[in-house]
Amino acid sequence: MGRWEPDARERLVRAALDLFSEQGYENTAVAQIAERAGLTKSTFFRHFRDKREVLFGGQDVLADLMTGAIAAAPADARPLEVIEAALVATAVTFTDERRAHGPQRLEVIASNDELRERSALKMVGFAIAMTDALKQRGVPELDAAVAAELGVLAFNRGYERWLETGGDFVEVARRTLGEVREAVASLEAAE
Amino acid sequence: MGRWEPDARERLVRAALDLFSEQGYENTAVAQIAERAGLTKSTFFRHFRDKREVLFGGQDVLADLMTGAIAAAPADARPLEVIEAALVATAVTFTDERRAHGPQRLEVIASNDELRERSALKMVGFAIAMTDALKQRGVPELDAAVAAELGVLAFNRGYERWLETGGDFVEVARRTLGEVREAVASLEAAE
DNA sequence: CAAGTGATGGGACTTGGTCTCATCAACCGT
DNA sequence: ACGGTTGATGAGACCAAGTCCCATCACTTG
Repeated sequence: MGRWEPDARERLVRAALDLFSEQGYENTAVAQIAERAGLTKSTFFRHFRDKREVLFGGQDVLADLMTGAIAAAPADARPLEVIEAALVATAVTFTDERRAHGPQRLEVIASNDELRERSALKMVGFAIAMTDALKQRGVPELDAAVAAELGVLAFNRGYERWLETGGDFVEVARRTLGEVREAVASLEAAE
Repeated sequence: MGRWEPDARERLVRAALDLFSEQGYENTAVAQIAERAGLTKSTFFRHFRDKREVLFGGQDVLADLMTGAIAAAPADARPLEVIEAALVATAVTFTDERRAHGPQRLEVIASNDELRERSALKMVGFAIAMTDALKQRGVPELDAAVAAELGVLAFNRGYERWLETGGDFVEVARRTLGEVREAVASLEAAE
């Protein structure tokens, strides 16, 4: 096995995902992941900040897509319409290939506290990114924070639903955010 | 220094907080914290699950207070009124002593990713706890999730404000949640 | 063909975290 | 007063995560 096999990063992700599924996250050593990928521990840490991150690659791209869409939204769009644009903008990353590993990945994350921790931080990162991007548009601080938080909620639920049902993520995200908005309205509706 | 000095746990917290402030979280070894507290590494890990947890003790109590208050709220209370009761119920833990270390603690947490990660997970824990407690009351799943998320947002902002201004946490929490509700309303208001 | 570049291998090292066993103070019943 | 029990601690071995530094090798470029 030569040194220059391509796609080292993807091989590491696959090996990690499979090993985590087979024997659990804690029972899998980084050296073992690297070995299955035909690499070494050193190389693993060159590609990923830490053991957790192998399951969260590409999330920075998502935040960039969100903030980009928020900045690019029409000037007269209301906050939750801007949020919708942000969610829609992430759709390009929701490929069939991603959907294939999705459930396995979610299951692994759910099974371990360290991973749920990292996941939670990623979501907070999304919320902060969207809040800042909304503030940039002149949306009041608290309004921005509330809208961003609702957006993250819709994003998560939309993602799970998309994994279950498939189809176009744009549709799923729009529908999910719509339901969140309805829920918000029902909270403040009279008895 | 005898074995039975009291308050081992509190001494560890203090030592950790001070050392983290003095030299940073990453540059402080658990052994060093234990040493300053007149204890050993073994004892540290007997009191705290891991190095991070020394800054998050007592958060389980908060979740219990929240869920208890939600379960005990009047049957005809609307979701966000129930959430208000949950936040108010946590006020008993917001003592002067807690307020004294608060800013130092927040600063340390903000300075390190591992700690922000743990903090994020705690907040998710609150959200899940409140969501479940609301569902228990018959609140629809999504409504419960939205209300809980808004509750966590208000809780965080209220906590920060309470650290700045002091006073009764009950007042601060009520006011902050009220502002969040106004922000929600303004999001759906016509242009 | 020689020099350079970039990804990899390898191994030493620190530290978080687990585990096991010994120790010792306080308590309790007789 | 005495011996046994309990519970918190100390001590040290041990494993894995993560860092660092340097050697190595494939591929590229002049």
